[in-house]
Amino acid sequence: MSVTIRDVAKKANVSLGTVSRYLNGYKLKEANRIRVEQAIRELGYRENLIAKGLKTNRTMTIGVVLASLTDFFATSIITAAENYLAGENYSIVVCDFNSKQENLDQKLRFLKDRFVDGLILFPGSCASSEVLQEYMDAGIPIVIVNDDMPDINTDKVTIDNSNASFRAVEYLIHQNHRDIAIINGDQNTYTGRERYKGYLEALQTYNIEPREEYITYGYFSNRGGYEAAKKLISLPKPPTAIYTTNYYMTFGAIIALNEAKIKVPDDISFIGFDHFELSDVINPPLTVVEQPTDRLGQLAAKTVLRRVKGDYSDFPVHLRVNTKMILKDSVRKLK
Amino acid sequence: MSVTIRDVAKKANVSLGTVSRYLNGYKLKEANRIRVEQAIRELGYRENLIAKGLKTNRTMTIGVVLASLTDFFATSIITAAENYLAGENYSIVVCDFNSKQENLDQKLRFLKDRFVDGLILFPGSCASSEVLQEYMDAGIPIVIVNDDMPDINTDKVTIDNSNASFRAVEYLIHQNHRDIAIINGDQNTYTGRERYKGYLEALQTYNIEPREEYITYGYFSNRGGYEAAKKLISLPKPPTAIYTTNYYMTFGAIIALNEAKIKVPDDISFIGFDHFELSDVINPPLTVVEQPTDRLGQLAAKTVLRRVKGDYSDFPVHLRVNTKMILKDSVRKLK
DNA sequence: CTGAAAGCGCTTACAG
DNA sequence: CTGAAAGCGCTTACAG
Repeated sequence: MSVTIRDVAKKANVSLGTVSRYLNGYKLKEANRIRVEQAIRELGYRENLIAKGLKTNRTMTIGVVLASLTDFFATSIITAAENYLAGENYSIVVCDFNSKQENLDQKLRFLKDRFVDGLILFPGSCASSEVLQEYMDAGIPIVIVNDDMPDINTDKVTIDNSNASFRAVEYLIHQNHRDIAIINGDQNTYTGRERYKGYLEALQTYNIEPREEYITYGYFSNRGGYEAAKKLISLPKPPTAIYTTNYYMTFGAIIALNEAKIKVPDDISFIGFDHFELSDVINPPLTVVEQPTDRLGQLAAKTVLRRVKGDYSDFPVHLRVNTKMILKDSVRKLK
Repeated sequence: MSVTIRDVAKKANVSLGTVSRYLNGYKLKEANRIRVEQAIRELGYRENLIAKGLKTNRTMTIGVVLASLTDFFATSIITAAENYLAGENYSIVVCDFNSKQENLDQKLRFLKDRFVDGLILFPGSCASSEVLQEYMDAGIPIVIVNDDMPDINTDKVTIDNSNASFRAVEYLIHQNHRDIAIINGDQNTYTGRERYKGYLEALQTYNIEPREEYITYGYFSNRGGYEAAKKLISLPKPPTAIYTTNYYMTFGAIIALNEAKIKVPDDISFIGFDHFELSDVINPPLTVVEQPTDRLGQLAAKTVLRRVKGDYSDFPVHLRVNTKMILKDSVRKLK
């Protein structure tokens, strides 16, 4: 329908192989180059990636698979990945598997049938899939974001989950808190377990006995964070500080505290997780652990592209990006 | 690399045209059909959509372009669209243009170069793009979600924006409220203007003079909603009810009320916009206008696919989906 | 209903 | 450095 390499060749008086070579960065004789460039310009030629893909087995496409497209954290990362990839002329094909294992398998196959050149996977609470092995066998690189999936030997990009918790709790300890509660995520997930682990390690390092009633579970949801915080503040001996381990639970917990008219940090100190617009709207602004979503997204994209291009030098690599604590006013120093 | 139609043909002892026809739903002689089916099964043949696309000019791909991938409302809709499309064997290629006009143009061109079969566009506050005309000229259908874009003659899917506001405000009026404030979105956007319009119309219909100080702007953001609510409650004569016009402003406003220890609905009544998990966590649960994101997503997907398949019978159509009010406990009936 | 053949828009050894 | 040609995996008139 539109203008092809053949039209360009004719106009430039060269063979279509020559045009193709020009397009792929080979050197042409000066005179030819000029004529080809001119023909391309005059005809408004645009490459047909589909046709190219048929020969090269490249679709210039990266699959992105995640549990839920409405997850703020994941979409923040995907935004950064998409931008990086678009700059490299790769597009992303996105599939949401609604946190269901059978959907995950199906969507992975769906993408494989579309010949994605690589895969960025947010497994969430889902286990590995046999389809992933098919990817590996087919030489399609996979980068897993924020999960471990021990049974699949591939690249991973995560934050320093356990260390992030360690440092947040340590900070509270340095402010002389001893009664520190945690609102945990789902322990079926890697991040849930790791963030809990860092909490325990910090307490242990400072010789603080963990108290069972301070260890609560909000399952990474708003409602869960809300319920957990309510439970904590109604304890006979409530904690002096609460540490929440993701965005959604942070806001659920804050709403619970607000409702109960518990003042932060006067009555209770608070460290949240993830730094987004709302963190600064809340009064007082929250001290939080910030995840570098931009870097995570870029790293995931860069890594998958390196593999696509055949660079397996450091395979498999686990890239662990440090979180940053943003100190605001939600933690009080105890005497 | 993998098994092709040719392998199947050889195994089934038919020509590859026959296999192709079988794959495309043509009738074969019984005996041939059986042998082809068996060969496909035994070889584990899978269609090569790329090769197919080269001939048919179909990529089985729908472009999705939006201002921000972290927008909860948009991603809720996209989730529904993606699921519907995947069921029809279409995948979505997603581009985020970060609310910047120049990025919009670029991403639209990017997708066009990838031969998307159709486009679902969330323009946000961005104006039309000349690239859209190129889509139209190329016969690539466009469905615009929640915007009008008067200068581009294509299908649109929106909610009943102004009517949604009308009914929310009417409800407050029926509860004997007269001093009703609105926290408006960005008036550069279609939804912002429409939702404001419905507010004014409701007041007018019930002969209530709008009061300038009750008309505030939160620009669709958390922080904006927070600031606007703070302003409203510090008015010499605060409103008896507040109506917010999107999700983010709703939560910003609630946080402001909580902080100021203003009780909902005792001190002030409240109607929010969008029904998501947090709406029920908040105490009291909020009365809200719920947008049918699932239906919007499905409708957008169905409409674009109908066009892709050549059904332009009702073109251009503006599908307006009704919102539903969810009555909870955040509105008090005045005497 | 089916086979043989041309062709979709490219890439890439091969030979010069 | 370049042309001619084969081929990537399909579809689809054409003729039978």
